[in-house]
Amino acid sequence: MFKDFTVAEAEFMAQFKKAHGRAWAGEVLISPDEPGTRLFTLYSGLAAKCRTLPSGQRQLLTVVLPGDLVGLQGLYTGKAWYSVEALTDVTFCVFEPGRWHELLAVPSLAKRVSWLQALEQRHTEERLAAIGAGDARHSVAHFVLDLYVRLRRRRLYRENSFALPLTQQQLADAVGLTTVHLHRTLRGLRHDQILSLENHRITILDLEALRKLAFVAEVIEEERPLL
Amino acid sequence: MFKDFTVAEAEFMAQFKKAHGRAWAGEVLISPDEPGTRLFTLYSGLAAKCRTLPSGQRQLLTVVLPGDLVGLQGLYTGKAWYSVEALTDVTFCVFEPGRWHELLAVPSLAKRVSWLQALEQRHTEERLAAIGAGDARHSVAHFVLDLYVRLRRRRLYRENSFALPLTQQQLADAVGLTTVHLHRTLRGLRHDQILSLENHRITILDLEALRKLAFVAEVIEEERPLL
DNA sequence: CGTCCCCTTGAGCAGAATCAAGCCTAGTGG
DNA sequence: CCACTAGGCTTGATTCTGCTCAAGGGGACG
Repeated sequence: MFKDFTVAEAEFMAQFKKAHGRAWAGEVLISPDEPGTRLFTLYSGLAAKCRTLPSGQRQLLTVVLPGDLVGLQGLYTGKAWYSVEALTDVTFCVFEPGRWHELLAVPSLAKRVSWLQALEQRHTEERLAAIGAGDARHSVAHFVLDLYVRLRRRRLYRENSFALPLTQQQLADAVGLTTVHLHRTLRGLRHDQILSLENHRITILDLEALRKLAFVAEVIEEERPLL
Repeated sequence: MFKDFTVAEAEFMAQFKKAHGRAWAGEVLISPDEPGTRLFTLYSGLAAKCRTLPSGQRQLLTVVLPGDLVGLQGLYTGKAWYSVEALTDVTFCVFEPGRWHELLAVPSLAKRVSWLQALEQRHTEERLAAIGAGDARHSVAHFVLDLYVRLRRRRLYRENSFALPLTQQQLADAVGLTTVHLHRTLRGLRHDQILSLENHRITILDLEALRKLAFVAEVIEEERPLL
């Protein structure tokens, strides 16, 4: 993952890094309540980025995968409006927020950051389109395919199957459905031999059909910079 | 808008700027078809950033306001996956994409860019939550309030009323409804004395009620950097 | 004056939410 | 080791939100 860093970049990143973190499944890593600004990159494990509305409703914004940078918005706005919690046991690399401006002063790193942000932006907009313009099947299909593609980029999948450490409640929050209807949608997808979910493991039965359903033209995860 | 630029920054921006653009209402500024990478900041007028799905469905991602930077994602991925079209007559400031790395080499400008991106990300995530977790009323309320707050930041509103140069079709695409149901939702909001839409002009009748409905904790548009 | 596009309204239907109950598994304590 | 419990999954019945189809009205423009 570091292989495309130059020596100077690697050197800077090494000293920018503050500590190595570790947390158990279920632990909250970032919360809108506590004002502390945290900035880190996930190393291993999965985390969920959620927005909780005053009504108690939750919307899962994204599943954070290894290599993703988390906490940047909080750094600029001073306060997070979302929460991040570990879905599995996780390890992560904590940065020093106070020295952020130093990092941006290194042009090649600044480019990486901006690039990363552009990719994240695109990702969120795709989700928005999937949820806003499609029905339940589309939304679920898009969620699964997106995760599959992102995991594949990181070589974290096994054939056409991958672990999805979410309860159906959390999954429902991600796609904007109730658990009941989500379950029925999944049953439908299973029945049509498109994908199945068992024991917190997704198996893609028909990738082509899934692609069509999810209308993700090509969820291209071309490059991914930064540690 | 330039007032917070230092002399050096202003100087750089001046030569980074390539041309002054102008387009009529309805013109397409960026399209996923034509490969040309464009980068510009809107000066005046309004534009819509849309994602068109293979099915023909459209999702309006955001309404681009003066001061917003457009085309950054296309710069990194080489190809836009969205389209941007002028809602009114617009003027904009075109940049030279080839010299983007030079801009990022100026630390203070790099910070502005990253900051701007972080704000945009937040904005999109709020929309996602509003559409995913809420019903039609919530989604509409959020859209209107969000626009109101953003316009106010730029001093582009008049009391509790502002122009909304969208057809009901486009508005429906923005909030993820059909025109028919959007219309009924608007009628409901009108009936409850919350907001009204007439002649492409939104009037907010009860800001407090709207706030509650939209559950936008505080759509804080604190600072906005960059030209 | 006619046409086109957009807004408006109604009737009927379908997808998704709610309510409610039973089941299965893992964890707990006797 | 086994009953007990709790949380999550599964399913059915019912309700309602939002979609589809369809038709009429009004303003802008040729």
